[in-house]
Amino acid sequence: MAMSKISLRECNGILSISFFHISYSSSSSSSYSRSSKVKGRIVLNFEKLKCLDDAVTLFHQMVTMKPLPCVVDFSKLFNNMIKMKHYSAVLSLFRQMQKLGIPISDFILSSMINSYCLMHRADYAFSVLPIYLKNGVSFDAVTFTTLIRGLFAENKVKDAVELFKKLVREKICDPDEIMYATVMNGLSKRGHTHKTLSLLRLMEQGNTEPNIYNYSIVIDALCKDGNLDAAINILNEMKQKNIYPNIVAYNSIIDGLCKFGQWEKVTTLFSEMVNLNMYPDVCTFNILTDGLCKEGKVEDAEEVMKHMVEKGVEPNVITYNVIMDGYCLCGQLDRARGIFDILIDKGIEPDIFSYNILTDGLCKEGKVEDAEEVMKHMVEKGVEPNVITYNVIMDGYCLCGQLDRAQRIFDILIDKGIEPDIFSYNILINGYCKKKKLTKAMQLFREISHKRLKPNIVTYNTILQGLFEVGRIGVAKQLFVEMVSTGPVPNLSIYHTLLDGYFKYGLVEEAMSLFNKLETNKENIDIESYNIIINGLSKNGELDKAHAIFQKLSSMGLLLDVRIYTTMITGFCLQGLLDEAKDMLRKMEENGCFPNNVTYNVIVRGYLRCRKINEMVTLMKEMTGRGFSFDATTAKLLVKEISENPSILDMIPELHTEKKK
DNA sequence: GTAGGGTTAG
Repeated sequence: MAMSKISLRECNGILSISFFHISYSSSSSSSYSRSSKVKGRIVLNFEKLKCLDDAVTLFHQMVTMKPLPCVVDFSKLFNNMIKMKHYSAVLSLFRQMQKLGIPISDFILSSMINSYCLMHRADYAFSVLPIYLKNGVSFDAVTFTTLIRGLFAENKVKDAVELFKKLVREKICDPDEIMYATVMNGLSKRGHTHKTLSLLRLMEQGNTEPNIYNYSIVIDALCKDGNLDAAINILNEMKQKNIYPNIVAYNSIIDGLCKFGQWEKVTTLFSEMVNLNMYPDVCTFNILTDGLCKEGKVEDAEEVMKHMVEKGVEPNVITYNVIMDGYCLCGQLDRARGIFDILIDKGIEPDIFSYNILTDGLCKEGKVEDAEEVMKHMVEKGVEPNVITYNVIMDGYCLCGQLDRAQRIFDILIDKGIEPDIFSYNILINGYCKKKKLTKAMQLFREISHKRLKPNIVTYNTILQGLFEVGRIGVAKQLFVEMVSTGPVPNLSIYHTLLDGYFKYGLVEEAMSLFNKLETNKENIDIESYNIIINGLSKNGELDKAHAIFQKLSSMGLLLDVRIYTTMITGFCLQGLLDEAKDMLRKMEENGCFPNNVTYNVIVRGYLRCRKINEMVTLMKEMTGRGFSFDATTAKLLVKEISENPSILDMIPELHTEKKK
């Protein structure tokens, strides 16, 4: 190898690597290639390292070389190992380097911090800081940005922000755009959009001009909140400052517009992008595809996929997953499987999402055993099921009432050493509640706090519903008190559960006293709350009160929906007030609210119970004319009434013809 | 024109 061909400019790094390569490759039988020819000279290509063994072997070769490779080569090696996720190996090699007295650099040290952080050990990452001091390496923005990111990754938001503030306050290091972006991203991803925006404004006032990243983070946060106008305003603000938004900013906004159903604006943004010579990428198309799938337009989504291929943008695993999920959502399991097969045909590796989507689709259709087959298959393919996989299957078994199997899945999850999350508990607790096994449900509920988890609103709501279902009202009340003092802030669904529960057991006064408390703050209450109240009062013989409340709703500016009309109609039917019920049916339609299947079935049952068969037949014709039909409850009641009074049959000619057919 | 920290999709 002609060493002299390497110019002096390329000293140090390349020189030593080339030198190293020559001595190494001649003595190595390794099958992988670590070198490539660039402009006639051989340079080492660290990216060709395939596995941990390769990296470790290389390291040991490097440390025995004379002269030693320069610190840049060690740095490259370590960062390639980090890319391969061998964090602890990096740390161990670093320690060997220290023992051997090989010089280190700021680059090497920040990679050590990064390794600890990526292992979710930010606490250990801080122990690297004294090594800087000992070696006379000064701290820089990278040092702390890496630490801040590590803290966020462990959800230690306060610590991260505190560190950032300390750096600024004590002038330990000047934050740059990247450090700001890291803090902003950490905050925005945890819902602190306002603080994220404040940091952007702080940058604008201070010495650090925000760049495209800082703006993009804010835009994305606003979009995730559905604040699309604000996001578009920021986009325009950027343009005015001659900071040109890139595809990422546009993708964020398009995603927001799709998720919040503003499809016309999607088109506008799309053409705006193309006019700026910014062409939609795979991410843009995936956003569109997902938006369409979530609206149930899976075939349109497939068209988008065709379109992107025509435009030279290759669909990736996310594209296929989105479409699979789309088909699962509308119950077209066969098509979802078809997409999975195409994915395999195309040579794209399915990932954990692909398998979880299929598993979930199967479970939702009650095919839990097939879902278990998928789980076996993924293990064979080297994709380890995660907590979501297990949760989906547990939920599947709960949904079809096979609680023992659900419990078995939970036990396997624990055996595998996978940490159950709050969803796992909620699913299983819900399963036990539905089977009215409240003792076991409560036992699981208590277990949550021992697992470094916290019961959330859903947990409380599930347990409360379960307790009311079996009539353990005292325990339910206790649990609510406990929730108010130590749990999440009760929301409307919790109050709905309480109100519904009280009415169910005739505790009208308690329900009304809670309702009156809620009503003092109108934000606490919605149409569904009134629905529960009207239903509860009607069922407890207080139809007049129910009707009075119903009548004041419109004047309160609430838009009455089909459910609340149906509840009121049910109340009338319960008291045999069929004329009032029928009047209400007409009135709702006049008000632009059309009765549905439930509404008609309720009135039909009302007539049937009062043996007003002629009226019932008239209504039946109306409902069938509108494409509605009897539901199971009505059919059952009809059969019962006929068996008691066969002459009914003669009054319903339609049933005769049905019978003859 | 050597190496470390930041933004979008399931």
